[in-house]
Amino acid sequence: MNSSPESPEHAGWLAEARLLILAAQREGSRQLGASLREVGLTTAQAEVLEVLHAAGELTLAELGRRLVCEAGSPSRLVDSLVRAELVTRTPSAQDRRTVLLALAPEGAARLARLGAAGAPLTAFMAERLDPEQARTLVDLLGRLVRDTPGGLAIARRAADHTG
Amino acid sequence: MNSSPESPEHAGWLAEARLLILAAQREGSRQLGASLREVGLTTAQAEVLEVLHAAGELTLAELGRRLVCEAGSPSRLVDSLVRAELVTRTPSAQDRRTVLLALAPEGAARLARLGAAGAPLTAFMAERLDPEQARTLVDLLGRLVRDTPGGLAIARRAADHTG
DNA sequence: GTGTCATCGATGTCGTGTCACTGAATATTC
DNA sequence: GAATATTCAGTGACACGACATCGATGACAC
Repeated sequence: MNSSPESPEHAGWLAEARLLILAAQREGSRQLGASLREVGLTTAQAEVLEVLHAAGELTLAELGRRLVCEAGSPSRLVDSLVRAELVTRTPSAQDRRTVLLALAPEGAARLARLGAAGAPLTAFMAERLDPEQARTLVDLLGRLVRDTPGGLAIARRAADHTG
Repeated sequence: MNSSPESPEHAGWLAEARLLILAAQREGSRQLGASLREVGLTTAQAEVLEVLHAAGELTLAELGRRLVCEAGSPSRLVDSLVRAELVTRTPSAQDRRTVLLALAPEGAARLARLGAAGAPLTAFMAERLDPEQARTLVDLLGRLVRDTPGGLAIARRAADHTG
């Protein structure tokens, strides 16, 4: 199946990489979560607002395919944003199975404060990785998640910006 | 505060790195979780068993300082393992605030099956990262989490093996 | 058209993960 | 040694995150 000889060192580094990925995700989530708490949002909620801002109107399933934070359909996550009046949810006329999600005015206003909330984490990362290291990290992680749900979600979001 | 000029490209790569770290963590967790389900364990439970195997007897707080998966004191996580009779929990005589945790015989037996459960994810990663890339990734992520709770946890676990 | 299948959004369930807090036990300071 | 501070394990509360399932709706083959 796999061509490589699978040296013990290779497996060991991969195992350590798995732990480090977990540690990095937790640390980033804690830091960003602390900043977002002052804005009244969770990291998952912030991701939804960012995606809706970049992509415009989306069905729930299309939103789900752009979210890294959740695999299934993010009904309950969106619920919390609709309840907070940051997102509007209207039934679609074309396909009565679907609902159309869009940023509410208050959601757009809240979004403006997200950039500032992300600054401390970006500064923290910038102290530890210079631009070339950041680019290398993006390349390596991109290989790791290519053609996985999360990797595809990031690709779709990139297409939202360029397209 | 920070010396770097903080170019927009740098910030952009760091933001993408954050998303990729999240995607990689989720994908790894899903794959490993699927394998572990057949063993009757969750990823967090497996991490506890591995730490207890490497470190021997630990108090709850010492265990928590070696876990990447949880920041606080993992009382409830350990509860599930004690209920499954994979871990023993006995009050300490020296310090009556603490409890001493150790692998139960069944926990050691279950641990033997964890290596096989991790193989599919390791193979998946090995297809995407060669040894040098894996080492580079470990180095970059190590910089990112140095002196954070998760990074310190990984360092303590490494010391358990060498010491 | 009709039967079959796929997709949609919602929901139930379970296991975390984080924070805040509690009461007990121990360290520390003076 | 007494007052204070710290550490420990546990718990309540809340929001995920993953999986399974459901009923409704649409797509498709024939």
